[in-house]
Parts: sequence; C-alpha cells; structure tokens
Amino acid sequence: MAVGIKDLAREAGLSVATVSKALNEYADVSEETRQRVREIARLLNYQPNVTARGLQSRRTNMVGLVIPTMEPHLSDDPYFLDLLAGIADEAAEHEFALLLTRCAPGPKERTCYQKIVRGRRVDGLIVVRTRSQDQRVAYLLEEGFPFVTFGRTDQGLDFPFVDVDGTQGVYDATRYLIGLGHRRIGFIAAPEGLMFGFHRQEGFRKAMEEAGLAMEPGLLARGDLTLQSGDVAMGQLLDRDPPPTAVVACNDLMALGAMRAARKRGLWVGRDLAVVGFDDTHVAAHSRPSLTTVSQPIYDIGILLCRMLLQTLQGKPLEVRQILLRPALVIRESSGGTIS
Amino acid sequence: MAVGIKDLAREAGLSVATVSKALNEYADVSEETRQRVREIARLLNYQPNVTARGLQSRRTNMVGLVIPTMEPHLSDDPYFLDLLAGIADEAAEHEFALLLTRCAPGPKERTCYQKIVRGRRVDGLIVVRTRSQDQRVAYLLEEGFPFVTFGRTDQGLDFPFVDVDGTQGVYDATRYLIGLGHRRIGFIAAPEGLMFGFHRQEGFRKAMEEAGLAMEPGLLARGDLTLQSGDVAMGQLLDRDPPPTAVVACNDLMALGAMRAARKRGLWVGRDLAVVGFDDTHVAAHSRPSLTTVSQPIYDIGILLCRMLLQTLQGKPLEVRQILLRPALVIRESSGGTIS
DNA sequence: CTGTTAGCGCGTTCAC
DNA sequence: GTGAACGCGCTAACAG
Repeated sequence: MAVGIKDLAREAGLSVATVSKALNEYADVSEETRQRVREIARLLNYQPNVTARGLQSRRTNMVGLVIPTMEPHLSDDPYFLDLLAGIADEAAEHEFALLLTRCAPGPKERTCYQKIVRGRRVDGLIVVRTRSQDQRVAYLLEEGFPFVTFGRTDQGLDFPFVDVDGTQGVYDATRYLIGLGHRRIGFIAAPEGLMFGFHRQEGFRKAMEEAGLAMEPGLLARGDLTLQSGDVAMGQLLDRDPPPTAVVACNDLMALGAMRAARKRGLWVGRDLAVVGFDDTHVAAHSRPSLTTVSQPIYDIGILLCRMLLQTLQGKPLEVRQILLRPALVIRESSGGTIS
Repeated sequence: MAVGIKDLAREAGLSVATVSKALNEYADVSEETRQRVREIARLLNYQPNVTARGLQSRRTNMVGLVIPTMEPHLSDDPYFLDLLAGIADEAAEHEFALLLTRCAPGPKERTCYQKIVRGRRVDGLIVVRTRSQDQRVAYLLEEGFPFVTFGRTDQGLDFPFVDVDGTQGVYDATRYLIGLGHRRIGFIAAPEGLMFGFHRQEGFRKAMEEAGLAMEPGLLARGDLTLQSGDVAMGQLLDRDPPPTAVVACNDLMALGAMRAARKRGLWVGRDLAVVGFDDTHVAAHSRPSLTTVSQPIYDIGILLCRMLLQTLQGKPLEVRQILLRPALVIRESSGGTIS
C-alpha cells in the first residue's frame, strides 16, 4: 500500500536519485523528466516518508510544546487552547506540525525534555509558563537547543521570548480600582515560583505603594489558579476586619471563584465588592456579572512564538528577540462604579 | 553535542551492535557488559535518535489528531482542551506523543490526511467530530490506516469509536422540560452534517413526539455552535408568537447565547424561559444562572480513545471496538422549576 | 542530464 | 558473548 520513491523510479524507468531530484526542484533534470515523474507521483499518490527524510535532513519539521500543569484536566485553563491554536496554525502555515506532551513541573520534567532534545524528536521547543530559576530554560540553553518561551525568567539569561507585561496590567487594574475610591484592596496571588504571578503581584504592590496605601499581609491571599482556590482565598480575605472592598485576582478563574465566595456571603459583586481578573478568557465576558479583567492576545502570542521559533530554525536571526506586550484593561461589570 | 550509539560503542570499546543489544534487553549479552553499557549511556546522557529508530522500526510512537474547526480561535470550544489532555496523558503513559494539526473541513482536508498517512507521520490517528458521510473515515479505512473516532458516522462502515449517546442525552433533557410543564419547546440545532448534531436533534424529536407535542418548524433554529449564533437563534425563536417557554441548545455555548438573547428581551432565564445546553463545559457550571446541561466525560473519552488506538497499534484486537456512553443530565438553575 | 555510491543513526539478522 | 554487514527511505556527492 505504501508507495515509496523506488516505486516511482521503477514506474518511470529511472533511478531513485533522479526521481528525488525531479521531485525536489533540482535544476539538473530535464523538464520532461520532471513532469513525467511528477505525474506518476500524483497518480500513485506519493508522499515522501517523513521519517526517512528526517533522518537524512536531520530535521523533523515539528515544534514541540510540553504543557506544565499539575492536574490532568486542562479545561480550567482555557488559556492554553488558544495558545495551542495559534501555534498549530502558524506551524501548519510552514508545513510544520506540533508535538504536544504534558509533564507536571518536577523532577520528571528534566527527563521529559531530555528525551525530546537528545532524541531529536522535534526541531525546536516552545516553553510556556516560565518559572523562577526555570531549569527548562537553563537546560535548553546549555544544550544549545532552539527554543522560545512565553514568559521571562529571573536568571539573567539571554534567550528569545514573548511576554505580557503583567506588572503593567495589574498596575493599571489596581490604579483603576483606586480611582474608583477603593482603599482596602485585596490580592489573590498565584502559586509561588511562577514568573507571571510574580510580575502581576509586582504591579499590585507598585500601584498600592504609589497611592500611599499599605499592603497589609492580611489582604494578600494565594490560590493555585483554580476557581475553587479563588473561592477559598476570597473567603480568607473577607474574614478580615474590615474586609477589602475590592480584590484583584491573578487570573480570571480565581476571580470567578472570588465572585462566588462573595455571593455566598450575600455580597453583590460590582456593588459591595469590586473584582478584577487577568487573562480575559471567554468566561470573563460571559460570567454574571461580567468580569473586569486584563486582556492578553493569547492566540496571537501563539502565532508570534511559533513564528519566532521557525525563523530561528531557518537560521535567520530574529530582528526582535524579546517581546513584551502591553495588556489592556477591559472594564466590565464586576468592578462596579465609583464608591462613596 | 549529540551523543549517538557509536559514541557509546567507542567509549565502551564495543561494537555498535553489541551496545544496541545491551540497551535493548537482549539475552545474548553478558550481564557485565550490559551494566557497563548502561552506565556509560547514563553518564553520557544518551537518548536514541527517535527518527533513526523510527526509520528502522517503522513506528513513530506518535498518534495524530487533526482539529477540524473553521475558525482559528479554539477557546470557544473548551471541549477540545480536555480531550487533548486526556489523549496526551494516556499517550505519555505509553511513551507516545501527540501530533496536533488543524485543518478546516473541506477539500484541503484530504491532502492533510494524505500527508500524514502516506508520509507515515504518525502510527495512528484519532478523528474527532465525525460528520455525515465522513470522507476522513472512508479514506482511512481505504488506506487501512489505524484510527479511532470520537463519534459515529452514517456510512455503515465498521471501525472503532467512542461516542456519547446524544440522542439519549437530549431526550432526557427534553423529557425533563416536558415534565416541568413546558409545551412549547424550541431547539437550537448544530450546523448540518455534524453527526453529534444530528443525534442530539433526534433525541429532541423523539421526546417531543412521544409527548404528543408537534415539532413546529418555527421552533427550530440553527446555529454554528458559537455563543453569538445561539444569541441570534434564540432571537428568532422569541420572535415566534407565541414564543417557546423552554429551549434546548445543541451545545453549552449556544445555550449561553440563548440566555443572553433572552436577557436582552427582559426575560429572566430560569423563570420566564428554561434553557438547557449540552457538554457541561466549565462555563456551564459558572454562568449565571448556572446552566442545566447534559454532561459527557470528555477527558476520560480522550483517555479511552487513545487507549483503544494504542492497543490496536500493539496488534492486540480490541475486546470492545465500539463504545457508546450514556451522558448525564445535570440540573442547575437555567431550567427553572415547574411552570404553571 | 542521469546513474552510482555513500551515508543519515539505529536495529537486526547472521556468522564467528 | 560479540561483531560485521545489511537495510529502513531518502538525499547528497560525485561520476559518467
């Protein structure tokens, strides 16, 4: 069933080499031969064996992505899907495919990357959700393996990345809340070690500090990015006396959880409590009340990441190796209006 | 930098063949040699080149999935992400990776599959969102290429699949609405040609028929699975005189759109209008009002699909080739209570 | 212009 | 118990 290049050769009465050249646009093949070979290839529905071609060319025409989440269900992070879509689309545009794996952060992670890198499973990697002292980045750099990341790190290393300025995003959001009259503002942080969580928290700190507002430890809670954890964290914040009148969550999901916690206590989000999230996932727009959040163009970031990686793989140096995008505050109902 | 098997051979003072055997658990290698080779491999961080190995073994250790959506942004279908997670997890469990591509249904689709199949890019494929007279299934069968599908087709062909009984699901949902006292029930259908849409609509027809309720053409609208289309479709239904008191949407997203349309007209969903969706995506649980919907275990389906495919690839025949799962009605707020 | 030869990196017969 | 030789399907160098 499988038709190889030697089938074409036999059919055309030519050598395998000539067929290969004819197919690959070599100059030293008569136009007539080329046409004939092409026709036969078309008829026999020939498709070159990518593995064999890969062995020869030392390229797989694949980019890899390892999803670094702990829990199996990913749907809690609708975030990833758009990123995948962007990457896959851009890859397809260049006749590349996307190799997807999942591996929780931890000791097994290194092995996972080693298999991919040393085994040459893909030509390049996209690393997402960078962490403090990210070993993945260090490893890839050490191996000299092509990669780009979504997110910066704190290792003082130089590598290509795309990131969203979370500090600026949360800063804008917090300033907005302050502008509405809020003084006691809570913050629901991400798990420690995640760079994006750190940056976002920095934005909060900065905005509060500038406004001369103390950042009470009691108004800082930490979640694990899930809705449930946002609920729990908000419960803790509301236990304070006095409780905050507004809260900024590190992502939309925790913001939704915070809204749920508030509701359970009889608070009306958007009036008694202002809530702001981050990501602008579609749940944000369609929740009730709709969620004020900081928006980042995930799909386009996927496109961008993939494009940067592919360009690197082609040997073309990147004109811009490091891109920091400014996110936009999207004001909806959950943040309410001016408070007295 | 890249260490190959011949590096190990040189280091160990052995031939490449012996090293290969030592590494692959062959019997005819002295235990001592085996240990020594292993140690060296560990030290040098040896990982076999998967491409070379693939050429030899004719296996890629990859399963493929082509996402068949029209629009680039996938996040509207949170559905896919859990499926991907399930597949990727199960694949990883067996040292397989997932090759992800995207290709809109249409003429280019065949080429896309041909490249994968004839080019032997993966060992097997998972086909999702089956369609009426699905050419993908026909093609794969014709090629004798291993695959499993998520969804049945209407071609009378025999192949392994997992599906959710959408007919039963919508039937249950509709019966529930009828039980609440609803008589004028609208239905927001999926685009034609999608098998799951057809099955779900059948469930609606059946329930209505059994209850002796006419299925007015005017109470049937069609969307394209997006929230916006649900909004529009609901608008059409509400223009009828008299309008429906309840509506079943083919998926959660359109159900949310329907809720939005109702709200725009001053209707209180859960009181003035009952809305039921399908999928039980996380947005369903967290919308307001929360959405009554039909739940299917997407992540587990991903696991199941992948497991079936891998077993087939191992040459083991499947004990159960065709699985039909019964979904569960999850009652929340949007369907309201008994109406007078 | 075309064909012959030689690998790509690994696994797998066979002799030894 | 070990190694030489061959082949997987294709491309690249060099002859002819």
